[in-house]
Amino acid sequence: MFSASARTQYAIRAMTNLARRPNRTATAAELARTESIPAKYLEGIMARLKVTGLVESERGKNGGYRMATDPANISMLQIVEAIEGRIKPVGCLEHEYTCAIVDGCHPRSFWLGLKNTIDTYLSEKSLKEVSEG
Amino acid sequence: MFSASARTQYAIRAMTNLARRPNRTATAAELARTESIPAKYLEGIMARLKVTGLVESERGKNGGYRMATDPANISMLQIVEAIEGRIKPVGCLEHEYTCAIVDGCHPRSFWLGLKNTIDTYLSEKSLKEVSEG
DNA sequence: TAATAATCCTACTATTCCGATAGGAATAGA
DNA sequence: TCTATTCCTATCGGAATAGTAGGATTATTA
Ligand code: FES
Ligand code: FES
Repeated sequence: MFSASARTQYAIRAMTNLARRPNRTATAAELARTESIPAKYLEGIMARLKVTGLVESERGKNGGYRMATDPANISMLQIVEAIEGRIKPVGCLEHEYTCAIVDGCHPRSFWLGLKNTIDTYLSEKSLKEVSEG
Repeated sequence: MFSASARTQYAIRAMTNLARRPNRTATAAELARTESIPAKYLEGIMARLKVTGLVESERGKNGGYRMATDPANISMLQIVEAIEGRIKPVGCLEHEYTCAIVDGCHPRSFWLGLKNTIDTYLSEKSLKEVSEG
């Protein structure tokens, strides 16, 4: 429970690495090598980071990825949500507004409080901080 | 990511229900019915809650489960850990002290901070609060 | 224009985990 | 002895995860 998937850990390692290369592009293969991530697997992760606008890419020779914006303006929550975008139906924690047994469910506010606590932590941490940590 | 397993949600619902029955025992079947939990599945959950000392049990006719201690003295962290006791090897978040690439891993303190944030929230919430929520 | 190096795309596999069920053994009360 | 309960072990199907394979597209460069 509350464990980060390998995919999310990889995404964060790749982003922190990229954030330390201002304005420079790095290939997926290079990021994979320096962060010990399976190269082919990372390709799919970078794709997700791109569609959410966190990174930009250049195809062809000398291509690669670069930050789309200042790491100081990217929150860790944005990265996590870029990767774990899918919403799983696990009751209290997921369905914020509607739920089958909402009326008789005492723990509901507990779950919402937990979700809020996590979201707050993640949204207050910038990629810049983490990449320098 | 950060989603609570059904097992954990069931455990918490069962515990909050039990906490509202001071000194009384309830059978697993009864808890299952009033909380819409698969009966046989709940049996296994109650077993885990027992070995960690959160509930006591009585076998045989008129048996059942009862709180082992005052709900005000049980933290939600205790319940969560009773269920999710197994430690999965997912790097930064799990291995608190030893990790393969600890030296070069910038996100490490980020992960530890997140874990600490969650643990703090859970340990400061008592079962009593949640069962009344 | 041909070779090369990169992103991008689609599909597949293998394994693990999860939620749930089945069937019964041990135990205690009536 | 009957019944109601906890307790134990085994199994199953489905979903998600981590990772691989193979190539199509695109841009640079010689
Ligand atoms: S099960 Fe829906 S709010 Fe708790
Ligand atoms: S991978 Fe181990 S501390 Fe980050």
